Amino acid sequence: MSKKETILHAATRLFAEKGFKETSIAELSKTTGAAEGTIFYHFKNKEDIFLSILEDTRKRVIEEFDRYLEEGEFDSGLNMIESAISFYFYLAGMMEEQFLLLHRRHPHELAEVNPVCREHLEAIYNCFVNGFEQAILLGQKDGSIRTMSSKRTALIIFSMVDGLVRFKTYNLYNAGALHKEFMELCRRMLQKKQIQE
Amino acid sequence: MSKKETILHAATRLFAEKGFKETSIAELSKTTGAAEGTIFYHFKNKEDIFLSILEDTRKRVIEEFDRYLEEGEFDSGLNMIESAISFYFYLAGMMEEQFLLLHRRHPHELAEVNPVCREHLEAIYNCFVNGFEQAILLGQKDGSIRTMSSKRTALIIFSMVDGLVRFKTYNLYNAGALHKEFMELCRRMLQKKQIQE
DNA sequence: AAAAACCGGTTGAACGCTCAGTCTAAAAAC
DNA sequence: GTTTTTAGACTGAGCGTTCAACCGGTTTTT
Repeated sequence: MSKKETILHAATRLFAEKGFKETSIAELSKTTGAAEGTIFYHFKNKEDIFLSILEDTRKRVIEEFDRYLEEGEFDSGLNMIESAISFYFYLAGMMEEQFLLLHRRHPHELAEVNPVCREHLEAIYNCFVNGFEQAILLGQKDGSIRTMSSKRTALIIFSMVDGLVRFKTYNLYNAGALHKEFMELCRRMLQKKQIQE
Repeated sequence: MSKKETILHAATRLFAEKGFKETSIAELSKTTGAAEGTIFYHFKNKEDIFLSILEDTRKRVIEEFDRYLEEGEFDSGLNMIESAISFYFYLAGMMEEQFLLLHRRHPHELAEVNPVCREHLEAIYNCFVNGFEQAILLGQKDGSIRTMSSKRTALIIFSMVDGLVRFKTYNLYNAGALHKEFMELCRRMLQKKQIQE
């Protein structure tokens, strides 16, 4: 692994766990073994490191999502959105540090003044929201999902799923054990044919 | 309003909008008109200001929630949880700055090392989660809500509702218009008698 | 009644420290 | 021989916190 990559990896972890402002270049230098000068040789400033991380995250998320779409076999739209939700949970576990970073306020605040940052964030979020929407549209076509605004429902689903992941990272409660129930509740609110009890 | 209250109000806004670390005492001094020394006369340090805000927030949330419970009339558990969710949205609007603050990572990180902070946070969250759970239990008794783990469902509902509020504050999408659909989806996933379509 | 002591609140300059970023000259890696 | 990396000294700004002094009003002493 090149020195630049080493710096990027360590920065991802530090920014995710401690925050952007709370991580100093001196600390980044110490944990990577790279001199401070080396860091500024590869990146023009601290913010540039952050944007590079975001760019990598974006690439990785889209890459993983595309692979998921290729590999997956879905027998209905409802089935597809369920697996899309599961995939989100899976990815949040696989890319824990990056998701931690995305759940911080800093990227969203930066996005308000930095178009590059904004573009990365939107690309990442759109990836999931569009994925959810496609599944809903498919489900409405094949009759597994009831009729409603696909766009708005996709947004709500996304906010729900993301809310649960966030809930888990803040771990005030043990939210890890809620996955199964959560999926069941999602199914109920989406499906057309309802089980009469 | 006393100088101490002025400081507390301004700090709430600044900590919420800019973050704890990103807000300097100098800025707090300038916006309140209080000298820096005055701030440290009333609070022993910066963290003490933060904890005071959290204490006030806790009191206010519990006070408002109690009033809501007293004033409300609910004809079923399902009806009660719907109004509890609405109440959460209402309060998030009324106490926008405090909710913004609670949605930051800082209070949760502080809670991990500071028991006082932790206690405030838990009291605030328990207030809502317990409220949701009571409604679910009532609904299961009166037959409006289907049988499932009341505790876990309450947690999921909370993470969902909170996720939507958070989504709104980050405003990547226009999440304000999702309230109606969100309520409809919640009803569907909770209710016992289902509409056959 | 005048003077002195006392009080909570307030002031802003000053202190010690950390930080992002710069710079240099030399060494190592390719 | 060009690119990358090193160690560290340095700058200038910003930070939280401290502190002696000050203010206006009340109480105590003379």
